[in-house]
Amino acid sequence: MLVDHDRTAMRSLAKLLEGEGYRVETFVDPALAVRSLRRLRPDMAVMEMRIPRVDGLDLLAQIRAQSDLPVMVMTSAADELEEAMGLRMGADAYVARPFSPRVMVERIGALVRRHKGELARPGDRVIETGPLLVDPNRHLAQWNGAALDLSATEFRLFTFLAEAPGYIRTRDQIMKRIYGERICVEDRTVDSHIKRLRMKLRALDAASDVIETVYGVGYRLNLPEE
Amino acid sequence: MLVDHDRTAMRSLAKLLEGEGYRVETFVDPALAVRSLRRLRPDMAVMEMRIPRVDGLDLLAQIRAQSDLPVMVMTSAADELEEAMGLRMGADAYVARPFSPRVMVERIGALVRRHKGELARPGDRVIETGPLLVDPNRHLAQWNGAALDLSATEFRLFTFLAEAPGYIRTRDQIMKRIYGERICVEDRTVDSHIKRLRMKLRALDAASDVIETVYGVGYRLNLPEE
DNA sequence: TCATCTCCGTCACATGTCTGTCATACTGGC
DNA sequence: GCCAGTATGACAGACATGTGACGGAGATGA
Repeated sequence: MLVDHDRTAMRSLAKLLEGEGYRVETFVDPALAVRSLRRLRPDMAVMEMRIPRVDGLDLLAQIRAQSDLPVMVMTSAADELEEAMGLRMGADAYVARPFSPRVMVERIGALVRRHKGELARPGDRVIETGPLLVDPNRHLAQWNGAALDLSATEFRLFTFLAEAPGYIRTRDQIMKRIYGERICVEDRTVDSHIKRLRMKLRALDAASDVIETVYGVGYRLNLPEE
Repeated sequence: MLVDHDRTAMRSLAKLLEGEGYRVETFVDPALAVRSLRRLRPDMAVMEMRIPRVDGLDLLAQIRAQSDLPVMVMTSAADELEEAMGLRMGADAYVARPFSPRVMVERIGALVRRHKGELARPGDRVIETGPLLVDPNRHLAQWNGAALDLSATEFRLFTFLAEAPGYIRTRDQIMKRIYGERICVEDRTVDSHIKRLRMKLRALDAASDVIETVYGVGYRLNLPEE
């Protein structure tokens, strides 16, 4: 997640990061960025301090309130950097302009890796997007507030799909996730679990296309349009 | 595989990598490098942008046409880096000189590891150029914001063309990309898929010349002038 | 220990989609 | 005008997926 009021600069940084394989969402409005946190579930945030000071601090505080997302703060001059750090705003990294793209990308990569490493198990994260709620710690899955009664395997499958709504998961990826590297079942087994998941979803809700089949590729969880 | 017209610089980088345990082949001539791809089957390629610009782009396009080899592009100055990335050449990483040897080795290692781990997926790079959006991770293809409903094969073909708009892809290259080295279909099959792609594109948009036929050579995806 | 239950992987069948090929018509180059 | 290359529509076989059923494995509880 990028937040900067200078669209041009932000766009070029976004391009840079996308070239590195990151998915980037850009925001000019800090308030909108905060509201989008839940939906997007970014791996980290990079924010520019030039956005009106109060908003900048506010944004950081709000991000911190909602998650332990790594935050990098960019400032437009070295002296501002000192100031920002002096404020102990609680960011994880500070960078002063001008910065070299290479250094920037590297530091971002380091932050994300470190954070993901600390997460250890990706499944421990609570997923809360749109009508969806998945909490692996409590083995709790909800759709539109109604609980889904899932078996262990179904839950893992559902979690895996829910982690990245809109993104395709192939049968191979699903099996690797459920059974680990040593897979000892056929890929058609996945179909069976998908069937049971769909059945349980259907019992709750009319929307039957929550889990979409992408012919010849795999499955994908779709959230309703907002 | 290293491609650079500066023998001295290349030799020193090669030494560095060899010291890390890599096997390195160096090339001054991009054309020769391309021809050697099959024989050498490298794990990745590092190319210098200072080689005559057109050759550089061509080299990258040709490498991409033959394989999903990770490619790192080096540039001699930071501003060239911006330019190279702006071109969205389709490389997997960009590095500006001067770079620290340690960083270089690290990034190369990361690229190779990532690629080996994810050979299954043809590529997770998001392509976003003009009216075009292709995201293999989501099996999502859009033209002017409208979604294209493509089958698996069509999607692969479209992605291949979209990776290098304006560049010609021969039937052979297309088939290699779609079916891998073991091709078991006639080249006329490509025509069929092109036909279906065009049909679906036509259904969205009047511009029917998006996929252009280059008589006697192959196909090319054209983006509208900006 | 035993009965019971849930869960899970597999199978067979039905259904629908995709895809390679062919024959035919068309087009560009010479 | 001729030829090679290309576009197109049709088609059948291959293939992927949905679905209901079944039996074994393992858990649970008495």
